[in-house]
Amino acid sequence: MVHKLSEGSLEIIMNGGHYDKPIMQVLGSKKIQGSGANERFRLLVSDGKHSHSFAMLATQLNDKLITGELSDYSVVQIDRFVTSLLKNTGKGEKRVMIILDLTIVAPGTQVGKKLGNPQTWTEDSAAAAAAQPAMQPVSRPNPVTTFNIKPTPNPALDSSILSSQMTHPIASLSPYQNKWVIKARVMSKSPIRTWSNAKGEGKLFSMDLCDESGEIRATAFKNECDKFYDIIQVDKVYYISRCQLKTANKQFTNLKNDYEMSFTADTVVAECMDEASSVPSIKYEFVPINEIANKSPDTLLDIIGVCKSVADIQELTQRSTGRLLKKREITLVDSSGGAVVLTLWGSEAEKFDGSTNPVIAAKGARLTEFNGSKSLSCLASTMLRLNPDLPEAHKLRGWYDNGGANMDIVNISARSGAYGGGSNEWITFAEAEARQLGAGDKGDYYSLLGVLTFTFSDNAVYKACPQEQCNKKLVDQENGLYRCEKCNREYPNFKYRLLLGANVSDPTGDQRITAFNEAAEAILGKTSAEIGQMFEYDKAAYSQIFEEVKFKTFVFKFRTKMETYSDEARLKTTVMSAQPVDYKDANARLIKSIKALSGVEV
DNA sequence: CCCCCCCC
Repeated sequence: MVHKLSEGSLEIIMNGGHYDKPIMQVLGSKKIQGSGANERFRLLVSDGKHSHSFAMLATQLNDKLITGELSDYSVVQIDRFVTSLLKNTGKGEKRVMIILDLTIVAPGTQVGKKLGNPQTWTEDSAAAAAAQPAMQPVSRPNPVTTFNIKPTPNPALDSSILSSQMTHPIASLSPYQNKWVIKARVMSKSPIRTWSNAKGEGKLFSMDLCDESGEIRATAFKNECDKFYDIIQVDKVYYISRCQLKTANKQFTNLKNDYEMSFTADTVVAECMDEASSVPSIKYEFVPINEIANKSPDTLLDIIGVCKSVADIQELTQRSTGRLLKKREITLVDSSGGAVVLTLWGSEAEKFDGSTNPVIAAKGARLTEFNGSKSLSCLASTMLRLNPDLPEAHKLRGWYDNGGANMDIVNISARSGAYGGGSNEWITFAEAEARQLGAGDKGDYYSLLGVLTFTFSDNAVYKACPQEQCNKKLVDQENGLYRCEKCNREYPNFKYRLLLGANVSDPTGDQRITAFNEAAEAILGKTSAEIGQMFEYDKAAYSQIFEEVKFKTFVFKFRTKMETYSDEARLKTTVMSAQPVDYKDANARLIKSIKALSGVEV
């Protein structure tokens, strides 16, 4: 099969002209910056006559490269692109082409070779061509003259320039180039926040902007905060110019951009009244709910689902500041068969109404893991939309209202349910062994009704670092001070903590277990402080505690994981919680399992 | 120049 490239199209494009849907060949690709969600790739493309390596792939097309779909020698139709003039230090200016959309006409594996004999395109070759017009057969009007308008050295950025067509794609912004105008839609805007720290104080608000090439966060501080807060409105489109670009701290945003920008005293903003529809609204990369369990904790995810259930508001006290917090957990489902809990905070929690089972889209929700189950939590920066006008949302609505509501779902946020989806099912040690729980990398969680057959009272209580999050065992300096190796400092005080080793048996087997502070307190029925006092002043009472608890029955929740100690692999099983038996519940479980085993109604 | 984002 012969593939025809759009010979000469590159020259037109690189001179600032337009060429409709050129066919080009990809000759190579190179990662130029970032990693993960912030990767950006440069392509070496050829139109058969020229080749050049200043084509950038818009980030939403990265997958085509990463998956290998867009391999070298692929012939592609470039459906949409924009170009941007970059002012370089020293070497004048360079135009880059940003590919926004492409269709693979023939995969590289099929083409297998370079087509034609393309010469490297340079600004010089363009100049040479312009100097020798007689050598160039002019078969069509040269669009260069109409488009290749060089920005004036010092453009007065009045509204006429702001509203001109000469806008730059967000993807092309960098700290190395400061003459630009973007035309961007405001995806979200934060409330005004004040801060006060060692470096000073102030106020700010931030907004997330997007155009078809990409997205970027912008922040307005102090004067600019006051000046622009009311002007900037979510979902509107603005021309924005003269902001300061700097490297983004990816810890705090999941926008696909290596940079973020700050408004300055020179920043110009003008609302765009026309063509607003050509600027896309929020870009999502939705993760199907059943795939959330495979993602790492503390990452930011985009998710869409139908709100299947809503819990009551809960009030709690933030441990570090004593602040009163309000939260609400809502459960989202999608057609993947998964369910996940999304936690809303503050006023978002208070005003939330899930009574109509709305579709919820969240951009940048934080994945958290607690006791082995994963859930999502909204941050201040999370963009939450109810019943958004998105294809995915309409699809979900249709699915949910036509049977999806009754579909069997696996709730990945169920507590202690890492196996088989059963949330609080009790299993036996024999079953835990048969299922090879603990063999994986991540550890497994299960519940079991068991008897405490032995407790190790030696070293069960220790003097721990008084710091809130530390808990490291202190070294007694014998001078009234205690040293924490982790904090690398000495303290006059300490707190008692428990670390209880014990054996648990059930009718099918037994297991050596470890219970840390809170779980050990639940088992021993005393606080760590009380037990510490006994250890110090009343050894008999101390020993008695550990004797009394022997042969008590508990409902345990365990986490188990195979670990290797000096070449010997053995299960490390820790107690997540230990509760006294609720016999009504225990009987119901027993009856259920008798029915299941015998097939007989009891 | 912020960057806290909570709790079981």
